[in-house]
Amino acid sequence: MKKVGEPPPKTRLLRAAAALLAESNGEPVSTRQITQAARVTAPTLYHHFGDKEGLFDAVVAEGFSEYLDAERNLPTSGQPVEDLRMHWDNHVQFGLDHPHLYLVMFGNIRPEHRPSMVASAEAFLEEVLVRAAAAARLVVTPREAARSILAANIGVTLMLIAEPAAKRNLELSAMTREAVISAVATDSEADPTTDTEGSPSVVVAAIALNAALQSSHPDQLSSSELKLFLEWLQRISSRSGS
Amino acid sequence: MKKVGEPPPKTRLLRAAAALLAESNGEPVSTRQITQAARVTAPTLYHHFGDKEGLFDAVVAEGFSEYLDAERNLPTSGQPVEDLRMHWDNHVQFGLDHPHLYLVMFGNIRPEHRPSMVASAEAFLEEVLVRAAAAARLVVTPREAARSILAANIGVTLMLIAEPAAKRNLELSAMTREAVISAVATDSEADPTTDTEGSPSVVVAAIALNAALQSSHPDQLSSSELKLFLEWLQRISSRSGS
DNA sequence: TAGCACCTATAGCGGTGTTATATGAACTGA
DNA sequence: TCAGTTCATATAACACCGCTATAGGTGCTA
Repeated sequence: MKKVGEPPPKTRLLRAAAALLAESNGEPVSTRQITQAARVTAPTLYHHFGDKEGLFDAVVAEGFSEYLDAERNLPTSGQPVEDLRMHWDNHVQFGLDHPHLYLVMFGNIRPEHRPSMVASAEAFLEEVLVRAAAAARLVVTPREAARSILAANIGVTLMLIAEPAAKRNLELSAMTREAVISAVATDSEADPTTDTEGSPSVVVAAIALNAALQSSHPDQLSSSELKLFLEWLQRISSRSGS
Repeated sequence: MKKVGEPPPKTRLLRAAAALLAESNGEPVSTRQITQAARVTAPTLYHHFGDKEGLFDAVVAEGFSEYLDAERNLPTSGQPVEDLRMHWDNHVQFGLDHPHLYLVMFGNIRPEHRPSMVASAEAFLEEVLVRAAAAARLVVTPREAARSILAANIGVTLMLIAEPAAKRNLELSAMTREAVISAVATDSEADPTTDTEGSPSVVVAAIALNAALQSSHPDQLSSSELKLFLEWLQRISSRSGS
């Protein structure tokens, strides 16, 4: 007869591994510790996960999806740049809450091995940035912006994890956050290319581009292409309403 | 009789460990491999380094002093902010040259354990920034600036190491570098929205227009025209050409 | 020569990741 | 009902790992 409240060995292994990894301060955790804590013998571990590394990967993947869920469930403020700040802070907080997990997730990324999850974190951030771009707040490609922001976010979080919890200065995070955000997006007001509302002014942006093209001609377009391009730009710019 | 050109066992151990760590792609290296490669038996390792970790720490410390020496020997351009860029690039390059060493040095920093060396890297960067402050280019404390720059620098380098060498996009580095530097220092000549080359705000305007067009499609252009227009816009935005 | 640090080697201990093999449980089809 | 199959777990052992108690050179000083 089996207790009904008892999770199956597979999840018991996962939880035991996660708990032991979180407790033992970065020192290696043996499979024997894990199987003993899960009240299971060695072969069941290898039956379910194939490998010690397989088990650890599963733990990391679980932590990662926890992180992504948390990110996705953050409320949206309606102001894309403000959302960006929130996601940055959430990332840092996650790292400080699960330092060992975070070190494995972002500090140990070996080529060809782990970056698939990092890529999904990048992709999510890119979504947020696409919304910012739609509000004409972006100054570079959303993809480039996402990579840059994520890189800085990881660096800051690693640095904060590295120093003793008592002495942690979160201003490092805020400062770097503003630095990298302001280089990537123009904050709400004082921007000539945006309307008062969220709906950006295509006309203003077109005019700005038109003006910029007068002084420097890009060589990505042939002269004939450029001619037609400018004509269309002119047409867009001459539109009256918003 | 002993060969004279032969280094003593201690340095043989150090070199063998460094070489094996660099070769074997992040997978653990056993003491037996090391001692065999150094043509030495186990106890001499423990006599000289006390511990496997002691040996690895010595390797890391050596790599670290190599890094710091390289940083210190960089020429100074006389322009503090330009020096800052040079040190940033040198940091990234070091990470790409010694990826595994770098991962141990900056990706695995466990509290209470390794940050003494990170602290010295931070201190050196602070020196550079003090010179910038003396030139009245700084906007925040040199210490805060150093921490912020170093954090972003580490994050970018880790991210570049993580992706396959072929696909590495160094623009991520340049972009983040300018972001964090411009938030910390006022630069006389350079502008964060411009490349190292010369392509000015055309790109910015193109990206803004691109973003604006995502939410509202103008009716002055037919759908086929719009398609081509967007394609060109994309080409201009990607600034690869010049 | 004796004595004395220093450095290195022999041989082995306990622990680790892993697996060949076997046992049990649950479900299937006849 | 029961043989057959599949899945899940256990027993016991292997080869390797980090590490060390002990002992043996080696070169120096006296």
